Amino acid sequence: MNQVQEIEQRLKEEITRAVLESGLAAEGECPEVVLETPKDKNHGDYATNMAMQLTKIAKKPPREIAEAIVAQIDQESASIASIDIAGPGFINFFLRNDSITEVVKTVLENGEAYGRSDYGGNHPIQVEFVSANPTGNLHLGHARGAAVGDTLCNILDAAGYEVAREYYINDAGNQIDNLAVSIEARYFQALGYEADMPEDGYLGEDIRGFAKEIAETYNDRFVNADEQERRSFFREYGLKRELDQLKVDLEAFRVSFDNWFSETSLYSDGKIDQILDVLQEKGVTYEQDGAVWFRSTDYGDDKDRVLVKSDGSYTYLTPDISYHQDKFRRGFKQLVNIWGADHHGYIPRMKAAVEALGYNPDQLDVQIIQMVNLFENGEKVKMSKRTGNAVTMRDLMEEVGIDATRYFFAMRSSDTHLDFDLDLARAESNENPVYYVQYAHARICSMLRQADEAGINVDETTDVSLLTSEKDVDLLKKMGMFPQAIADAAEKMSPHRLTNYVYDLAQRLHSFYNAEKVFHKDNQQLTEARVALIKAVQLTLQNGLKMIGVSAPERM
RNA sequence: GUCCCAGUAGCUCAGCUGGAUAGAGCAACGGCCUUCUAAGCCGUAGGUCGCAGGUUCGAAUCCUGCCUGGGACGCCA
Repeated sequence: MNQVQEIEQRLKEEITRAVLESGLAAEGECPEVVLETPKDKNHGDYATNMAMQLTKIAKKPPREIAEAIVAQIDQESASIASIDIAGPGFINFFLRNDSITEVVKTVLENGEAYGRSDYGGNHPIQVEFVSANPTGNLHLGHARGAAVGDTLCNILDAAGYEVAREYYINDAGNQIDNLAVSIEARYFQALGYEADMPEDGYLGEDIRGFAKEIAETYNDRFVNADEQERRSFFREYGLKRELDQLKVDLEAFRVSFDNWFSETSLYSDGKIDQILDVLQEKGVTYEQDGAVWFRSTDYGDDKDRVLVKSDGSYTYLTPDISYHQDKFRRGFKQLVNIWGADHHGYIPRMKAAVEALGYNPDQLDVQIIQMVNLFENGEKVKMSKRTGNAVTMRDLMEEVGIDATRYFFAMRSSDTHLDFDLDLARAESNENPVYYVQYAHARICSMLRQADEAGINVDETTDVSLLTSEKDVDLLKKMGMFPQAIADAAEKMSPHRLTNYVYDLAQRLHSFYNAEKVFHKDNQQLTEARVALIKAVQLTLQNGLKMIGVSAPERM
């Protein structure tokens, strides 16, 4: 438990005790204490609505109840400086300054670990994200999914979960056959033969490139080869090259996975037949029209779903059910899937499958990533200027840089459509929120270098009792919330809360910078306290930016 | 037709397990560099929180209905 949580805990206990002591409510009647941090500073560091909640039980007006509670509060034991009653019956608490400055020590003590907590209790959680078909470049939606997924994983990790990142490789369905046939057509074309691309073949440059490589390396060796043998080669070749490319791109985007899980392995390990047996034994399947169906409507789905088509092949759902069974069998109690918006209709059937397998559907959490629209000069951009094809993740990285791309994708709630403003992301100016946060960090580093040159050393034992100005306190309070902000972001699966936090902290730093001096020639004690303060802020910003996948530059 | 997401300042969005006067950024307007990085700060202006009911001490937040925009509704993946 961190500093802030301890204070809140003590305060809550104290309020509960005061309520019981004053006889306003009996044990068990007393509602749980709701502590909020008021927006308005005049309303204290914390406020509770306890008096209003008790009106019905105590049968007295809220302000009268509030007075009775306050009379019983032991200010000393709860680090309280003063208490007000305000508005309809809010009780406002003002903390003692020493309990606020304490956070500097905590941050300096914890360093890179500041922000981490045991909120997640070390529970194993698996996050599957991106999982784009290995048939071409990653596009905008994938990039958003990658940024959100990776940041979420970092947040969950910091919040005390044991996180595993996984990429599900769809290397078994029609789309891979299609990949093989597309390469085949390009291969023939590369050798000067007439060949039509399949109807929904992949038209990307990458495919053309692979075909050319094959043509150069193997010449016409596959022209007269057995079709099956030829396609099997192209298939494997294409798959390997596509996967390599995905890994390179994602790595460049600062995203890595603990496990790349192959759909094909489910077939070869016999896990798909196994899952069909399991579902059959549970009596949730039936045959109709020559197909095998999953009675998902029993579990709240709109309609039943086909598992085995009448031609004997599986639908996409079947291996996916098997895959999720496998995840649970590997020991994960909680699964998170990050899917594109076009898959949202798929959620009920997947949850139904999870439930049919005997798990709680709440153990599967599906986060939907909404569409991304690019804007430039106020107009929607669809095509890459360079290639004329749809804009890829690589285009974005080259165009606006990794820091800005990661930040922009992480900064919005993922379930809303995102308008990505290229001009803004590219701007090296105050308009750009990424630079704003990074600048705060660089500014601090500049001052820390000066402190270093002046021989000013600070650590967790530095006396920080002089940090009493309004701007000092604003920074201190915000910094103290960092572990809780991360835990909240983890609980709500909302990475954008972290970008908001970091932005807000940067804002307070800039405001502090313009209002207060760090270095005071005639006041060594204050100088040291301020250096300790900005050092703590620097660490907090650095930790936050790292989780978002954005660099924390020391100079700008 | 059914379901999901969204509708908050001119624009892009926070806030949504109910709380005090609804917040930021951009754009607009006005100030601040002989002083630790002006990629910064301070201030002004800007709102029937899509509409209508309901729940209650209190609703942007919860419930119902409707309107608008996007998406999903395959023996595709």
